Amino acid sequence: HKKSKEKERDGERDRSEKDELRAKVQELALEQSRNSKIKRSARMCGECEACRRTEDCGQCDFCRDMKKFGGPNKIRQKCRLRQCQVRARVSIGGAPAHPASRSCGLFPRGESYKYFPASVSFLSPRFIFWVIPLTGDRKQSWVEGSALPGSPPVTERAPSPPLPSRIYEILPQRIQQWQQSPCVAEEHGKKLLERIRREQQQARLKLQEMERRFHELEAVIARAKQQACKEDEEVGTAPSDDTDLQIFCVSCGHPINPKVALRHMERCYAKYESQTSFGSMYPTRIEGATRLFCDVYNPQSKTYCKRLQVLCPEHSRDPKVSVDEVCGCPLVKDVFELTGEFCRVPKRKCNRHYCWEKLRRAEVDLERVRVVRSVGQGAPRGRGPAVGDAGEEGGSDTGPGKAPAGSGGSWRAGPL
DNA sequence: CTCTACGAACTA
DNA sequence: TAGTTCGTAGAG
Repeated sequence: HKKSKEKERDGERDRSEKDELRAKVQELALEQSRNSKIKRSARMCGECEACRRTEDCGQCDFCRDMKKFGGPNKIRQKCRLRQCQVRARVSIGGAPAHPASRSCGLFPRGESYKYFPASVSFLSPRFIFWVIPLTGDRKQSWVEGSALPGSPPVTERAPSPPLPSRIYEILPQRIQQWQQSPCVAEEHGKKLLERIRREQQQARLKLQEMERRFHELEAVIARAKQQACKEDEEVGTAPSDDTDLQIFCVSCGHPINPKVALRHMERCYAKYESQTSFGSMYPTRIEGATRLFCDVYNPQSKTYCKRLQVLCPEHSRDPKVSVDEVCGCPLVKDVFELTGEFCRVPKRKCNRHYCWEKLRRAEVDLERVRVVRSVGQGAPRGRGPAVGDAGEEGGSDTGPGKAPAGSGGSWRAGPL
């Protein structure tokens, strides 16, 4: 009984051992059959996607060379999609792999350098990340892949990570480096921009100041108009009255009576000036500036007048002076110092302050134009606002220098 | 250095 | 024996 029990136990053990052995054999056979499907070789790891692939793509250059795809059979290489990714880079016994099968690891085989010339490496730091890994890897793969004389042949080496992971590995670091390195041009640009903004701010302040002066002048003129005429007041004479010099008109060149010199020259100038046009193709657009350029449109020449509005004899006439109107020019002592009094000679009779409002306004407006120009809101080019091109955007003007002889294209807005 | 072309080994 | 594909020479 005992013996039979032992026999049974032995039999069970045998059976389990046999089962185990059988399973192992089966497994081995399975693996063998699996291995027999995909053969390993110097060029095939037998495990990658390319190795498992059994059909040619029929579209790559190597396939198109094949006779079965109607090719001339000159290149005689395996379909690109079937070239092993792992072993393509490995060489045996110092013999490098087929150039068409070598890969730098960053670009697809056969498309390595021709589209990415190494010359870009020194163009800019921004491009380096394209090139450094490429060059470095290429050298590395060549050295490691080739067996040196006397050393055992290299049979295999760890494959480089595939393209996407290499880019993810390299790119963030490079981008960080790039972001950390200061850009010289950017720094210069920032400084320049700061300077320009400062200058603009100063110019804006000055423009505000000029606008204030503009309104001040208008207030003075308005106050002056309220003065009562004094008939007994001495009729003003021209400033040159007290000299023996003979006066010649700057416009016509004729000798003129000093008493009416200002009156004559103003009218003479207006006569010549109105014969000429100074225009631009564009109207003036200046923020916050009241009454600056004439800007009357001439449909014939399709231009806008670019004289100061207050000085444009072509498009505006001096207002008719009524009999009871007072001159009203603020009187000064020692040339500049205001006395607080006004000239109370009837406007029609005053020779000393002829057109004083117009010239004062022109003086202020001229200063405003200069400020506007420095702010950069449409800058008139040329000698002055009367001949320039305020607010122009790329258009051509009729140009300076068209003033008649004698007038010299001058614009009188000097101190009174 | 890349690419093309081709001899030749290998395989079915 | 035809088809496949590896390794290399040589042109550019």
